[in-house]
Amino acid sequence: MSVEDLLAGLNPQQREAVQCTEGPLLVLAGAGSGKTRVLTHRVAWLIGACGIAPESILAVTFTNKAAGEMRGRVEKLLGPAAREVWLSTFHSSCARILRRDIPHLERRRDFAIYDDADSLATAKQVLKSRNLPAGNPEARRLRWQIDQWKNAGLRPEDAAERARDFEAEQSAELYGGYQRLLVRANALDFGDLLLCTTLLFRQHPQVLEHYRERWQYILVDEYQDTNHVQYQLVNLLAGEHRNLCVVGDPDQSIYAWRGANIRNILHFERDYNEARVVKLEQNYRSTQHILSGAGAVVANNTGRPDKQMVAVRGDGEKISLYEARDDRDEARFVVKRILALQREEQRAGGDFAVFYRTNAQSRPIEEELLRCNLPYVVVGGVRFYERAEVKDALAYLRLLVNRADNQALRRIIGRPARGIGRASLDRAQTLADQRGLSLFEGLRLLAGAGGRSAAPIRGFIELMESLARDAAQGSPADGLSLLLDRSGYLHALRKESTPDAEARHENLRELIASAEDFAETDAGANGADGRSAIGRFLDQVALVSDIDNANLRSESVSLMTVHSAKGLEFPVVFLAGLEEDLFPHKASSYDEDKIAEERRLCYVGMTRAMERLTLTYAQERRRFGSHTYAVPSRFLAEIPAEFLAAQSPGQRLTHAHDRSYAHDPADSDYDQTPPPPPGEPPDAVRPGSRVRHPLYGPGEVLEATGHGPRQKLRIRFDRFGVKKIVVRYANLQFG
DNA sequence: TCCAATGTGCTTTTT
DNA sequence: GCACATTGGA
Repeated sequence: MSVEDLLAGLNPQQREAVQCTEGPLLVLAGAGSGKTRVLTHRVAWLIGACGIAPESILAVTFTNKAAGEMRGRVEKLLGPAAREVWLSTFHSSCARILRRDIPHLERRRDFAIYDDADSLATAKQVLKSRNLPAGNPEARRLRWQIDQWKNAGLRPEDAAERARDFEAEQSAELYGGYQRLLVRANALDFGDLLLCTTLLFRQHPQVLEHYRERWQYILVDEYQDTNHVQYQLVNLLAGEHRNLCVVGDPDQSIYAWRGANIRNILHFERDYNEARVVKLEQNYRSTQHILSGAGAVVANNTGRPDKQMVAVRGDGEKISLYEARDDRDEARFVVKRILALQREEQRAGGDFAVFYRTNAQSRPIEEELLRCNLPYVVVGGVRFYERAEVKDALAYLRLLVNRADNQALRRIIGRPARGIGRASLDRAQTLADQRGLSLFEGLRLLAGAGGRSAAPIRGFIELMESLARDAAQGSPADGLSLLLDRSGYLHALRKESTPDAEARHENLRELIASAEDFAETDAGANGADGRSAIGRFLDQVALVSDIDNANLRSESVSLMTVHSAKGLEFPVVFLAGLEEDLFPHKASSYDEDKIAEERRLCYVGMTRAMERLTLTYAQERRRFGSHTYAVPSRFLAEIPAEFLAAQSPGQRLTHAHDRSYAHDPADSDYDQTPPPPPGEPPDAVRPGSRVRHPLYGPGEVLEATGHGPRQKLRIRFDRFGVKKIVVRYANLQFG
């Protein structure tokens, strides 16, 4: 492939982002602007045109899917040389670094990686050991706090130092206890992977130097979602040579609640004052109406760099809006629309996606899809690797490679039941605590002391030792089969002989199959770390649990939360449940920053749509079992009417009389043809005058500030209560 | 140690 | 309304 080919099909801004290889570069890549294209071509350009060695390039993404996609596309451009590029997620990069260099921090290389459930269980253990309430809420709160600290780059002693009140002091102390438990279990949680790597770099400059020399060019994707440790990590690595390219879109920052700091991208030019900035403002995905509608929503946020996204695909259809009577009516409408579009436009099921704010909303839509025999996939929800039986099998495997893995041991000791109960476990834990040993060693001591539980414990220890002899060095798939058999797990499952047990058995077979798949791609891959195949399999499972987005392109309609939709695109998108307290979510409604994030989330959802976008909301919705009345989301009012299609009577599912209790027929904008274009707004609207809003209907102006189109009004709507409205966006009718 | 009955509390969740 | 976790009894 020639050097010119590496630039083929790129627009001038994209070319600039690809060719500007030296020094810091910020690429502000709006939704659908070809961000992945730029990243992959940039990597290819560095290697193919600048002669940079592939192994000198580090490219980090947030998801394995993004990393895999990038790798595939770079390989397509360059061939096998692309394999030498270090291209992975933040977390797996850190895991790989630590597998090599964590001994500098006095820790062992063969650490286990704890998932959320393990961390939560550990948090409970700390609370219990301090005789504090150790229920779910308390443990989750502690977990969250520890996570925040880790994301901020703080160790327990740092947290303690900053504590200003008793509660913070106590939490910091608990953080320390939690950390000691992790060390004793020879385990790292997700946050540790990042935090330990930054500590490693700070405390051991020669290690940092090694990686700095190795990675002369660094690329970071989704920079708007980086948290503080990730920010530190990137700066440590790139601070010297400053060949750092970050790509992102401040308007798509939707993970602040998990510690992401939008200021990392907003302040990039301050951090690297010689930085070049390239804005990608051509959108190749959506039509202009969709783009402008979404842009108008997010424009209500303050403190964002302005950008003007332009669609290369033309205006397209306007955004549709549907007011449903309740959540079931909403589901019926969505499914009916899908069926109609399949018929009229010969669309495949895979062209459609339904997004919602919360997972609970999928249910009525699923029911309706089921009723109409439309195949669908729910993305997210209960993940494969989180199924109890899959976690059980993996816990056996974990205990096999790391005897100190206390959470794994606690999980499987009673599965199947083998006569070792709470009492024995508590005694073993006490013995272990006294001597600073692992729970496994505690059990060994307890068995040695005789007593009723000695025999079953000995049996369990022998089981683990026999498995260690016969399975630990083999393939992960063989190991799984053997341990499921010898532990009696399969036997117990078969004995149940319920459909549910059969399903669990099936999941275990699937797990073994995935272990076999792993072995095929694993051969020779990073084998230098001296770990067993099982150890590598467990890493992959812990860090790559984002399994099969494979079905997305099939015949099935996709259902997912707006968060999961990030990075995806679909020809036809439905965004459901646009109601106050749902989207924006109630928990966000008291905080402007949180509302701003909800707004960005809405922007992300809308900009996934390529050709058609439909927004729906319900007047009434079942929540937590009871009915609640809903008010349309403020985000709907933020979309200028010029981008919205009026509802045509033909699209109605419910009859007018079904809804008459809520709508005065005289002011129904939805059942009738579109209202005549509004007259020019008067120069200044006075309090007391009557207005009509396309969404909220008639109302009375209470208060007015400013002049002309920029004027802000406070209006009491006859049906929806008091709202603040900006005249320019509201498409009000006066008079 | 196990089971059933009762209680509770519910956003999002790249890794 | 439902999933779960904890509790109390056998």
